Amino acid sequence: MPAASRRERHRAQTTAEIKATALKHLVEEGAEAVALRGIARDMGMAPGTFYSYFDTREALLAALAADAYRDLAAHLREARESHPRAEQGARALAHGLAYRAWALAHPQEFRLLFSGRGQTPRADTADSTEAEYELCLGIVEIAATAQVADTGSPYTWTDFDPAFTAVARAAFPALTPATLALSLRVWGRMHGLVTLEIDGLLRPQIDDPDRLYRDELADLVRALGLTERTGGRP
Amino acid sequence: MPAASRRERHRAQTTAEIKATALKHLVEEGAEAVALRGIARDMGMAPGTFYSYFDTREALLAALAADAYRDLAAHLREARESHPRAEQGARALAHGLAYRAWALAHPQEFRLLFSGRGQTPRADTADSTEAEYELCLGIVEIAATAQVADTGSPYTWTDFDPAFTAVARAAFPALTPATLALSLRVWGRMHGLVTLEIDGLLRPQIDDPDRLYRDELADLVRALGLTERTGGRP
DNA sequence: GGCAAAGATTGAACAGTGTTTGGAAATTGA
DNA sequence: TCAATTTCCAAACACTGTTCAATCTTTGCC
Repeated sequence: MPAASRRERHRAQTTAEIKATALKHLVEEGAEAVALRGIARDMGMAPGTFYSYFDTREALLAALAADAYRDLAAHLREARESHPRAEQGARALAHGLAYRAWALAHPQEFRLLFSGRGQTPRADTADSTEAEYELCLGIVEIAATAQVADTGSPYTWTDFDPAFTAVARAAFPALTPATLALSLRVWGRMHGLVTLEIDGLLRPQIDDPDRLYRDELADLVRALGLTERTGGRP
Repeated sequence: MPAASRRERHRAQTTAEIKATALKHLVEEGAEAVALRGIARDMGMAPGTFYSYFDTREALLAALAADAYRDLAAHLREARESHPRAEQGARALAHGLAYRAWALAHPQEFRLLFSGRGQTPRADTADSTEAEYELCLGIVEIAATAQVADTGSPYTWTDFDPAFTAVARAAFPALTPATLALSLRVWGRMHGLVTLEIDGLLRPQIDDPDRLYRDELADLVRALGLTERTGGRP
């Protein structure tokens, strides 16, 4: 492969700088404060120059969201893999705790990913969906090892998005539609308390959401039939 | 009480008209499309006139949010009370289903209530917190009648907001800190899947979130020890 | 090296936005 | 009727995202 030309390198560098200053504004003042002109001002460039690098402000936010998605997925995978594959309860617990920990450490990015993204039908960047899939696959792994009786409704592969099921079945050959549905429910259960807390609806009423979330996670792991032997009982 | 003066009536009417057109813009195009000047244009008034009725745009959105909160709380209460007090499983199920149904019927209002409201420390209007309390109390009622062994962590009244616990204990004298914590967990469990769906993160992967949510609710009711006898088994 | 083509950058402009302000008009209580 | 309070308008200010023609800079090629 030929080395990138001078212009391409400069372009990549400027793109990175735009994303970096935009990210700074994002984490400090929220998504609404990510202003084109503010970024241009910080970088000492004319406002119009921005459009040589991103089609629109929304595209920049989508790029930031894709990065955040990747970062979150990496953190969750890291948390799971900090326990051996045999101890699935501990892996599930670590995943759940890492989900909240990342959200608390990056509240604005968490909001960018999960709040208000629904009205615009979400820019389907290739690597955006890729990161989204990896995040889902993490929960699929948890659900796949769960020991639960089939829960009520029967599911078929046709109930799910073909592209997603293809990726999921490739990663977990023994997967069934029921456990795929279960994985989405597990995600929802982890997401609920975390998003309530991030959106400020838990804190006013309870002082320590940490214990609340830990209780919920413990109940979840128990309900999934995953004995959590985090301690040293042999 | 003296009848409202002519001016007061006119003021109330104009305030209502502002809120009405703002609500129209909200449900049709989302919260970001609620523009002062657009409202003024629709009503045929100068932009500055708006500030005789609301201090700021944010105050208008807060008022809209308070109304939405009241509407949601009313719907949930109505759903619960459609079943006799003895059948707590059915009441819990109805509450959960109504939560999602309202969100699907009013997605923009749901987003206004629960998304992005966290960064600004929320305008604490008196009736806003009142409606918020009523919503919480509905879940407290569910948790209060649950038949579950105490879940792990011990809780004290000091773990919660005094104002909130006062209202909750007034409504349910036999309440314990543990069940108050449980009620927040129940809320989180209902909220998770619903907010994921509203934010468009469920739909791309599963076709019918309805069944998924029903399964989750059934599992929740079962876990709470509330036998759901919705059918006609005598 | 010189040169046309492509790309990056500029600064001004356009159409929006929320908000402030001074003064005119209207409504009020006395 | 009169003064005081409140509503309303029009214009302005300081922003925002986006577009556009005109420059300056780099690139590939002869």
